[in-house]
Amino acid sequence: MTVQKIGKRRTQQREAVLSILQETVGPLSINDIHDLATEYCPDIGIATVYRTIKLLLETDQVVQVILPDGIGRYELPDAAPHQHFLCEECGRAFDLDLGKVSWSKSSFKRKGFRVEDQELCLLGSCPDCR
Amino acid sequence: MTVQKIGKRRTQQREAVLSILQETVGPLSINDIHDLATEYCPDIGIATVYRTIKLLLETDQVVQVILPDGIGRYELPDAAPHQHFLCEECGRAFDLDLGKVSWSKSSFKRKGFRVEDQELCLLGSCPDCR
DNA sequence: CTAAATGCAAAATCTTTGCAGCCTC
DNA sequence: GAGGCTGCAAAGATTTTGCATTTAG
Repeated sequence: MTVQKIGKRRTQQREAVLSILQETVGPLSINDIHDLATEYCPDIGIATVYRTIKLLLETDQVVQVILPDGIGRYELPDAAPHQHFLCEECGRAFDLDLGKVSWSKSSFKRKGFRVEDQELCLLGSCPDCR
Repeated sequence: MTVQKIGKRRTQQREAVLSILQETVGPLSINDIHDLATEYCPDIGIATVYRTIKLLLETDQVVQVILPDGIGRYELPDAAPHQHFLCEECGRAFDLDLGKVSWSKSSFKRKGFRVEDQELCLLGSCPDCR
């Protein structure tokens, strides 16, 4: 595992947040991270989670994902572009790799939009909720 | 124009919100709606906008859209499924019709996800910002 | 007139910030 | 030790709610 640099000091709280992000597949909300971190650091405060995530975002060690439920979630940057699945029943988010997503470029490109990125999210029920 | 039913009474404020949604192409935030509504009803309060939108959502007269910037926006229900474009410079959202969006179903369907909907948002610069 | 709807301000959330004490280095 | 980091609590920001007043029907 790569030695991560978070801020200037290595603390239990930051180790916990980073471990959780590394061990989990799929994006996690601040509350998810805080709940999980509590098992490593029982007294970790939510403010520390916010601060740690902000720090990780600023140093590009974490990526923010906002899915159609409006909840901000965080995951490690992934080399491959990917998509997400949001379970409308339990609210959990999953990473997907759908390969190339294609659509008809013709209908709007001429109107002067410059596309730099795209986000695709599928919604429905996850395996556990079916 | 169809006669809309909002709650039990037809008020200037509700007429204003509905007119704005009808006259605008693309989804609008609560603040957008409030700012625009002020021109019809100078004293309309933001709480009334929240309440009116909530009422319209509950009666399926309006649809909520949350794009990757996390801001909730509202638009009239559209018969045709469509996508959105979010300008990363000015923050405005636009409706798009990209026709059929396709991706490789094979990679996750067998794992037990049931897909009921999908949201595609393109990001970049709008014609005004280029 | 009656009661639904509004505006205001207070309450409820969620996120950020200030600060005294703790803990890395 | 010095100063970065933390937890707590206060401050902001956003959305919802309670209530007296206004207003549609």
